[in-house]
Parts: sequence; structure tokens; C-alpha cells
Amino acid sequence: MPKSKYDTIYKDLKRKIESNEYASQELLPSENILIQTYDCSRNTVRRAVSRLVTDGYVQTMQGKGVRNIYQPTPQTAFTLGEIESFRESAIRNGRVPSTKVLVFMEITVNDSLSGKTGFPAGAEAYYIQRLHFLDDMPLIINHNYFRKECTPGLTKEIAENSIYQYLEQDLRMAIVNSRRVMTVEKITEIDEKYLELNSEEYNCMAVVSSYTYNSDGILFEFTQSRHRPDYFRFQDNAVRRSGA
Amino acid sequence: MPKSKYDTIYKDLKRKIESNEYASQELLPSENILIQTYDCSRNTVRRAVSRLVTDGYVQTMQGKGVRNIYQPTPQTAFTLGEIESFRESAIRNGRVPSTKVLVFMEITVNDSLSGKTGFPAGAEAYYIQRLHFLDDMPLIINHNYFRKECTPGLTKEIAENSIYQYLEQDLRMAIVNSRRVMTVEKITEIDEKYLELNSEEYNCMAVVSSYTYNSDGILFEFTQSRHRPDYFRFQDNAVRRSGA
DNA sequence: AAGTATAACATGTTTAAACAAGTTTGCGCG
DNA sequence: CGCGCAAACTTGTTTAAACATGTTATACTT
Repeated sequence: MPKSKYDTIYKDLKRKIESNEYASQELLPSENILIQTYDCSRNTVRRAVSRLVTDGYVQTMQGKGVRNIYQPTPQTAFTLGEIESFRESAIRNGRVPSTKVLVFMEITVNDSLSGKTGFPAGAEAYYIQRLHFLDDMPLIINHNYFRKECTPGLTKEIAENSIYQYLEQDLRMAIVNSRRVMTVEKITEIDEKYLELNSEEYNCMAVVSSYTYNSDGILFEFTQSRHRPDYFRFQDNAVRRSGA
Repeated sequence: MPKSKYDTIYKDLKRKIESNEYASQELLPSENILIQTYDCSRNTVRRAVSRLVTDGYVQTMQGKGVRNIYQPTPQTAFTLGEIESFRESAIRNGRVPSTKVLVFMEITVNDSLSGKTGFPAGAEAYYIQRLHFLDDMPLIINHNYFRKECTPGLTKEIAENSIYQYLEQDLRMAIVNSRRVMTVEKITEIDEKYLELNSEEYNCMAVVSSYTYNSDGILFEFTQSRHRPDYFRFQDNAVRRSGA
């Protein structure tokens, strides 16, 4: 639900680009045209376009115009720069997601775990281990740690569906910011068992560790996602700052 | 060299956060204070702060303020969201970079290569294979393809130093936009040979494929970077759009 | 016909102002 | 003392205007 004007314009332009309404490699309508089209001020148009730039959809050229450089992403791509749950990502790609909860327990953070998760020692937390399937194929093992104080009332049943949906819709929590680190790590016995992998073929996993903050600026989630290497694909768009 | 006012403010705030001049987890000065500090308008301050948000340095909270959530990144981290050459990244981390050119040749793009690189078939291109060392340890093998039309005059000598420096400083070329895809792939004999890896231990590589556009919106570079898995580390910051 | 100056048009930066919406502070009343 | 409301903060959205800078098309001059 777009709540602001620039967000509406952003989504509309994005849709038009994705649906090829604006030809690839061609220029978008100029700011003046867009101002008339959407009946808004120049700043509002520019704000929408600048988001398309960071998304890698368009490229602005001073004096020339705004070029559509969008290229459709392959099905398996997870998008960086946005926080998206496994379920959301799967649905966006037209796949059928499912989840199996392997472990659900409540723990107290000790010193060792505090260093790994960033949670203060002594804090109460949920530890959840989940297996994510896409079209019945096991792809990801997630190790989630949620601070109990910030995410009360988590249950195994919620974990089987969407934790983020519970946090946002039921707890009215705003998830705001997530720092993610991607590494490659050796496969473990757990990985091998649940992902039905043969370590002769692949002895590594793609690992995404994420530290997520809520709208109070409190770190409430640490998650390690271990991805099957042959189905792992992350996409990113980088902009070189002028004069950097 | 910051050319604009908001860029100056952005860099100054960034420096103050990195140097702990603003305490971690605390609020930055309010917009009104910053307006007085930098003698500028509110928009200009907000523009600077919004870049800190996308960098994951701060988090804004309506009605409350702007919280410093910066955490220093480990030495080996490459930063996403920015285009940075191997040399720049190494220097930023206080390491000594060096490069060995394994292959330097001029080629004509055939159909197969066109599909992989995104270059039009029949185009002239440079193909460069380079080995990157950090503190004398071989870490990355790069396979670069540059469109000759866009990057004339490349030589093996330039490739041994910094290609990006040549493109920006000598050719006065503006590198603007780069789409990157991260995957995990099986190790090849070339990887094993030059990176001195034992496939018993690691039989995978972290692979970053990037498609880079110049300021005319033309795709002029395709690069596949194959990273030693045990030294690979990419960092990203994601912001969840309100109402997404 | 070629070259140059200029006008028209593109995006980039900055300021100012008004209103919206969320949070904290403090005052006053019961 | 405690509750509630209002004032005084905070950031979020939108408009308007001016000037800067880069590109392209036009028209004029030679």
C-alpha cells in the first residue's frame, strides 16, 4: 500500500519499466513530462527516479535524460538492498515455499553467543532452526536468534509460517534495517543431512549472516542463513559516487 | 574532493561517526542543530543523512531522532553498494595490494561470449586474466572483458596497475553503475593452480559477476571475480521500505 | 556548406516554507 | 501524587522557486 506520493510514482514507473512499457536502453519521459503526468512537483518526481537509480533500473545523465537500463533478473535471484523474507522472495519468483521447523527453544545468551549475535549477555532469546523448501526442494537452513524482549509470544506454529508477518502484522513492529555479511563456509553434517547434499560434490555453503534492527534502533534478530551453493544467487546494484 | 554541499556534510558526519565523535547507539544532533552547524537548509542536511541511512551508519526514527548504529567492519570486508576497485579496497583496509597479469589479449565477441557478457556479437574487446594478491597472498582471479570501443588504449602495463585509474583519470571516463551477481561455483584447475588451493579442503569458489555501465548508459565491462572462499567476505546494508 | 553562437531543454544543487505525524516535556488540574 | 492535555520538540512529505551545468537543436554568419 503506497502511502506517499513519491512512492506511488516510484512503483508506477517501476511497473512500467518491468512490463517493457518503456523500451529498454531508451530514455524515460523528462522530468517536466512526468510532473504533468503525475500532477506533482519536480522534487517528488526526482525522489521517485532516484530510487529507481539505486535499484539499478535507470541511469540519469545530466543534460541528456534518464535511461532505462533494466534487465529482468533470473528466477532464483534474491535481491540485495531490500529486506525480504524467504516467503516473500519465493512468491515474487512464482515458486511455492514451505518451511519445516527443526528446533524451537528458548535460551539465555551467554558470553560466547553474545559475541556472535550481538545480543547482550544474559538476555532471553528464541533459537529457531528451520529448513526452507522451494517447490519441495530443501534449499536453505536458517539459524534464527530473536530477542524475547522485542519479539514476545513467538511459537513453533508461527515459525512454520512467516515470522516476519507475525512481527509486522500482529506485533505492529517495524523492521527497519539489516546489516548482512556474505561468506562461504565449509559444509556441516547438519547441512549435508537436511539439504541432501553430497560433500564430494560441494563441500561449501553460501552463508548470509544478518543483524536486524527494529524502529527503536535495537538489534533484535541475528540470523545465519546457510544456502545450497548450487541454488544460491544474490544480486546487487552499485553506484559509483561522483568524485569518490 | 567533495563538490557539493550535501556531500561535504555527508563526509563530515561519516567521519565523525567512524571516529566515535558521536557515541554509538546514541542520537545525532537534531536537524535544526545540524542546519546551524553547517549553515545550510534543512533539505541539504536531510540529503546527507539519508545517505548515511543507506550506508547503514544511522537509523532515523520519526519523532525521536537519528540513531548512530555504526559498527566498524572487519578488515577483510568488501563493501557492497559501492563500486570499488581491488586496489582501493585494499588500501582502505590498510593492506598491500599487488597484481599479476596472466593473460592479455584482444578478441572478437562471438555468440556464446555475447550471451555471457552482454556485449553485442562481433564487438572488439580486451580479455584480461589477472591474479590479485593481498600482502603477497593470492586471493582473487579476475576475468575481465572490456569493450575496446569504450576503453581504447588498454595495455598490459595498465592492467598491472589500476585499470579503473586509467579509465577515470586518463580517459576521463565516468563509471556509473554496476550490476553484480554473487554465486558459488565449483573450483577449476586454474583456480587451484594460481590460488594455491587444495580442492580436498575447499572445492568451491565465491564468484562475483559484474556488469558495468558508463555515463552514456553503455555496458562496457563484464568481469567475473573468483574469490578464495576462506577470505571472501561481502557486506551489505538493507532497508525495509515502509509498507512494502 | 561548415562553423559558431544561441536558445531551448535536460538533469543537479540549494533554499524556503508549509503541513503532517510521532515523541517527549511540562504544566495544571483533580 | 498521578493523570491528561497541550506545547515543544523530533522526523516525514510536498510544493515552489532560483540558479548551475551539461546537451541538443536551431538559426545565423561566414
